[in-house]
Amino acid sequence: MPVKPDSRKKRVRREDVAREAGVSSATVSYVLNGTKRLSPEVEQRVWEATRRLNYMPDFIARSLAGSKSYTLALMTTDIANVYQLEVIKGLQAEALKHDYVVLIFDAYGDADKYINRLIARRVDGIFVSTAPDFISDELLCKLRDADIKVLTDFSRNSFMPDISYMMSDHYDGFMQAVGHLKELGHTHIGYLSAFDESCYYDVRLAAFRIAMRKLMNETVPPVVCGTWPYTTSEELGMSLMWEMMERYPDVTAVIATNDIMAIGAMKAIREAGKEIPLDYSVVGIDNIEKSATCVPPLTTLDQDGREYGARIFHILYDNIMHDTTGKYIIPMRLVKRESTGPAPREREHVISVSETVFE
Amino acid sequence: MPVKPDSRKKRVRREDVAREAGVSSATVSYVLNGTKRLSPEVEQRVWEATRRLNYMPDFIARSLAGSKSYTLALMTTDIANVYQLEVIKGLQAEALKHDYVVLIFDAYGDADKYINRLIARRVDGIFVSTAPDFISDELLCKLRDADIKVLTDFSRNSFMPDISYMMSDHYDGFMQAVGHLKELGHTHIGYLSAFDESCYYDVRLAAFRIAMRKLMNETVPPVVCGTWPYTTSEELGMSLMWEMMERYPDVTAVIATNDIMAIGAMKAIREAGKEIPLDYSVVGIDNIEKSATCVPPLTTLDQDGREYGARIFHILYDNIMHDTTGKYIIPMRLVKRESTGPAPREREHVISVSETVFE
DNA sequence: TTGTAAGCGTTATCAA
DNA sequence: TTGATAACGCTTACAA
Repeated sequence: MPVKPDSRKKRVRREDVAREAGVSSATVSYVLNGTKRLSPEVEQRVWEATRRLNYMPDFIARSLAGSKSYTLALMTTDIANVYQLEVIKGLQAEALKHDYVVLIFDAYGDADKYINRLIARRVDGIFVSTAPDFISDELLCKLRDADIKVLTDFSRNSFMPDISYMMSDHYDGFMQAVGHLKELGHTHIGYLSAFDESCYYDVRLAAFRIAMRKLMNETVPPVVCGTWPYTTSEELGMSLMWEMMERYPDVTAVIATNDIMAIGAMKAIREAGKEIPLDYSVVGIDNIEKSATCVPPLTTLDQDGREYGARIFHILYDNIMHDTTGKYIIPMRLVKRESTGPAPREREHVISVSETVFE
Repeated sequence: MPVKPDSRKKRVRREDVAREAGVSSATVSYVLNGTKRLSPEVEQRVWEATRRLNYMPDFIARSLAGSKSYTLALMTTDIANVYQLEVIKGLQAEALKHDYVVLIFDAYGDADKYINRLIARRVDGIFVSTAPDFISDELLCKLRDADIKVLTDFSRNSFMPDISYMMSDHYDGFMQAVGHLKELGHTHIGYLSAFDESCYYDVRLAAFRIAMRKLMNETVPPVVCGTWPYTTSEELGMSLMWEMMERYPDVTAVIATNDIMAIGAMKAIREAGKEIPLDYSVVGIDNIEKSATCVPPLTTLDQDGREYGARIFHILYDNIMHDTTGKYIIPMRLVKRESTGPAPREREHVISVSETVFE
């Protein structure tokens, strides 16, 4: 008999399904979770009863009995960042597919308190995308010791035992970016960094330097930096680009910390009366949506946000299921668009003239 | 004896605290939850033991035993919208203060599935900020019937029994906005709407019409609209403003669905070679951060996002604690900035000239 | 192949 | 003022 399930206050319990199907309540569990194979006939009966009663297992009870809470957490310092938002969406979507749910936190404020909350709620895994300034390594260990799988990002480069990290292959990525510019004939390539020298966890600047040394044989390439607290914005991209143009007039191509900064840099270049890619080539990182539609479309190191988010889920999921941890390298791919082009031939000339004038 | 709490795999349980304090485990519960007052001496002992063992009650067990999950959910269609993001942050922050956690969902895709997830997880309350196109009224009732407190927004104006809604006082807000423009001498005021006439749940357009009738004695004021699916963007603001300028050359002041649209409108006005507020006055809604810093600073109907988010929490919290529902009206306040000014005197003239030319 | 029953860590009811 | 003890709804040995 199809029992009306919507009579307020009464949840359908597993036992109800068992009764409806004429089996024991454990059998229902086995069938629904696929823990044991039973006779097809019984399985059929259980599934039908489940449908008829519109039964849905209670996750809270399930969590208490089992060891998993089917809950993940993500901690970041800028939810508002478009790229992060894509990552979040990707993670969410993938999690939902697997009956997981994800708690999103702004890591500002009292991180210690959040951490305790997560432990109390027995979160299964957590992805931390913040600098150690916001969530210390110690806190990460606390999480780990509470049996929560922890996954970190390039946003901190501290490698701790039994804590997973995933890292885009920035070394390879910068090799691609610098290589691309070299092929186009650029000899003076600069980097706009959101982070300064004292930021020990930034890998991008280091990767840039390595690529420049290997490919251009240059040990002290032109770099301009932001300062603590490190945040990226078009405004910062603009001001750093202005600084770059003033301090390093030879530079004909720049790579920026991310697309947002690169878009800001392009604005500054135009404000200076220069053209892209005629006078300056610009490369970003992330491949956010806007990069394909801005003018000119931005050449960038791709790391599709949604996909990255989905990857986060799978790493954490795998870590939880198999009780392991690991180090994961994610490949990057250079997407060539119209913000990069052949190095200007005349630049050398113009520069030397003005230099002469001022000397 | 201070027991090391970080010995992997072993959670501190309430019983451990009881033993440590030399009381029964129920006593611990009473003290920690303040359910009953006990002798100060005993309370003291319990608190100390709690500290020493670094005990933290398990939320999952607590949820199973009690009726609350200490979890809220929020469903929206555009997480990426800056204003929504502020609201989310405000809600989060307030929730965290009260030991609540909030699940954030993008309502795209299979809403029905999400809803079931929320029921299975026994979420205590949910704030729904989407048009009925994405989450039907029926689904809302399903939630309600599963004993989840539901709170909706102006984003749908369907009023259902035992479902709370909160609504900014748009009628009063538009009275303020139109009144302000009237005082400045504007006689032709237009509205840029993200929603069209067929969008039955939009209250802003209706509020605009009422204010225009009451204050300006105008029954068919100039309105240009977006189309389904309704989303707001600077681009839309721009194109609607262009349309407004073409179709209604008399208009000297516009109000837009929100600040983002208003900022787009200002761009269009400048592209048309006009000045703000000399030629056009512009009013937005929301008072997002950018509105204070854009050029010129935008006059707007304030509804501080963070505060709005905090309000959402308190309504839901109150509904949960006292098992009630209600209708909540949130006041709006006009923030006067430099995007509005006296109506241009010469407009009438210029227009008639061009009209003469074309006729 | 199926059913029984012992947890999981709380809250809450009722005696003591 | 305290302390047992029965739910809460599920998972999972282990027994049948």
